[in-house]
Amino acid sequence: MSKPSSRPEPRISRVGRASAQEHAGRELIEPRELVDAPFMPGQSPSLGARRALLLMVTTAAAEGFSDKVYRLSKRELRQGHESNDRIGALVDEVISIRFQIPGLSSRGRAAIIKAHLFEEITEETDEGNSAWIEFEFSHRARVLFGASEVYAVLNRTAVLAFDGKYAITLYQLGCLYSGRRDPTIRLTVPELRTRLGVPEGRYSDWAQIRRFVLGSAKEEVDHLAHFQLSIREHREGRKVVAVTLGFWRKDDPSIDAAVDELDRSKVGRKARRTGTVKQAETRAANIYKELTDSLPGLDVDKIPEL
DNA sequence: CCCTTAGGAACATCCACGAC
DNA sequence: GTCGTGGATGTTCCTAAGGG
Repeated sequence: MSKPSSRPEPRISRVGRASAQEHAGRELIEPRELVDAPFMPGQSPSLGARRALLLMVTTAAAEGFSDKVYRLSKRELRQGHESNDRIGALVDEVISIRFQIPGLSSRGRAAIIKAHLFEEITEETDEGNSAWIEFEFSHRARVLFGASEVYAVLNRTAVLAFDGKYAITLYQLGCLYSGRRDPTIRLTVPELRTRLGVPEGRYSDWAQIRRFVLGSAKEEVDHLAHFQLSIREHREGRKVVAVTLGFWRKDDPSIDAAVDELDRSKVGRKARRTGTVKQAETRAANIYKELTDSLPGLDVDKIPEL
């Protein structure tokens, strides 16, 4: 890694521990194994819990997930909110997070490993700014994440800027995949649901997932991240059975625009985002008009969609 | 700590497409 | 044609999150 610049560097680091220390402060890091781990069935942590988890993981990653008690001040954890009134609920949520990964049993057979992320979380009852929470990762988490060689590097400001829990999770995936030669990942719809932590029974049909999960998350990610999200649907008949997500690195001016947006106030961000969308729609409408005006015989409906 | 509000979630309706 | 399935879109209600 060279000197820090105003623009984010490529998001992959192969030197986990050193990198964690180097990036401490402006960036958050997360071991690949955790980014890639699907949520357990029924688990769908809130936006606040997902952010808190990242802060906690970064803290431990800086020390290679060694066996010790880590701590964060409540002030850091509450993420700008001027009171500690929701820290208790946040801790409840975070400590219940579990993960599952493929692995081996003690006699070497293929197995699914399910484990708690945290051994223990201690919350000081003091309400002042100096109060902290202490946390220990579970043995399984330490062994797995401590051995990780690939870390996703996330922009701390971006993580704190996202408004949607699915956006933040897609951003994590994107930070891991966007630096790869093939920055795409194909997931069946059920896989997509567990990856993003969509609760079972919610968003029963694809239209709802696209609208409330992918659609709104894509808007946010495209606006704030250093990569652009593409979504390709795969159908069997009319039914959408799988999607290919692509995390394409933006060109430099677009990355600068995203970084600039992170520097601006959160207030009005959505308006700026939808404003951009409106401009794009106007442009698309103009192109459409030019096309149909200049080629009167053209049947636009016969042109396949890109 | 409390108030406000954006947006999440549920529900309803309509539309498109394919099988028959 | 009609029937069933799946997708698109609009409406309403409520809650979580942000801000004073």
